[in-house]
Amino acid sequence: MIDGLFAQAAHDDGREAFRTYLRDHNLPVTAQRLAIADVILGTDRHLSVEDVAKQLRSQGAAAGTATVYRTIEVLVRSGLVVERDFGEGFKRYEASRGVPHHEHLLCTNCGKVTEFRDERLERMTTLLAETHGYSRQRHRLVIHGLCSDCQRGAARSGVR
Amino acid sequence: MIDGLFAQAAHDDGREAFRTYLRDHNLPVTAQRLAIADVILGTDRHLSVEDVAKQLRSQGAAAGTATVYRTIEVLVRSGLVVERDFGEGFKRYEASRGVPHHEHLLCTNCGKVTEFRDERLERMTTLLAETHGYSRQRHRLVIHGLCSDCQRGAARSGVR
DNA sequence: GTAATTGCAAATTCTTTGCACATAT
DNA sequence: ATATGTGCAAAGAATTTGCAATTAC
Repeated sequence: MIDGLFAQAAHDDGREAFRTYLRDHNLPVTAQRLAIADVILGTDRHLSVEDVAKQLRSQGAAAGTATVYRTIEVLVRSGLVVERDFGEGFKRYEASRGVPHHEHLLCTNCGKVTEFRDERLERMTTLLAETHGYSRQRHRLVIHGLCSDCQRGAARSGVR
Repeated sequence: MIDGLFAQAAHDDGREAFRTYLRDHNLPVTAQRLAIADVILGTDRHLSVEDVAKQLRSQGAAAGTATVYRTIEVLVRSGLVVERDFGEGFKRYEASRGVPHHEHLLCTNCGKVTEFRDERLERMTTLLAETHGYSRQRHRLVIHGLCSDCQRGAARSGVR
């Protein structure tokens, strides 16, 4: 991950930021919305909707699937959460933590996700786009490979 | 695209290569398989399953959806076709034409796809993976932006 | 009180699968 | 002949939507 401490700090006001966002947009602050925001903003992992629902259940704060989807939509619109698609057939959601754009490494064995940032890459993609007549808006890079644990042979199935 | 002429040449033996692949694997050569292969191997576009089906219909050579999916699976296994996921909610398929790994530019307005190759990027991703303890297997880069046509304002909806 | 949210179930979209019938070798 | 493919329709998985009951403000 990029900055664990920052992530923690972001969590604590993440909830506040979301309350503020909801008020500013005249959207009701409901228990479900806060619980869902807590789950996503409180981790630096990249959660699927299923992951979020599971987490909620284990906290005794379950919310209907539709509500999870709808709340995530609000969180993404608020800018507090970013949607990711690693080509797994479903989306993942990540707290943005005010952290700027970054890339992802995805372990093909255990599914672990590691983030990193690289300025050169930013510049390069802008340049590459221009070279081909495009004006760059954003880019997505995912490097697939084996994480250090999985290289050591032990094919455990881990958490993302 | 990377090499239009090469793409054309690849098309003509693409069909032959697929026949050979089928024979070598004791798989029946059917009219549907050849028609589907023709559609995908005969273009340098990145087709969705829907695109393939539509194209078949317009040729009066329609095949059932299941057959399209199953044939594409064979084409991918044969190495003649590569599966792509640009995060649109469905997959696209591209003739591999013997062309090595390359990146994609995707126009966010008209959906046009442009390919390009960049050696530095290859090396960079390997290095970046290593830096974070991963052994790189492959990577996916998609740059989203506006193609030259769409930058000129005319928001036509084009073909991929 | 009233407008917005919630949750359930039905609907959608992409893809896969089961099975009777058709076809390649 | 016989194994394999084909097409249809049903099944699945992720996500969206309609609507009556519920809750925030």
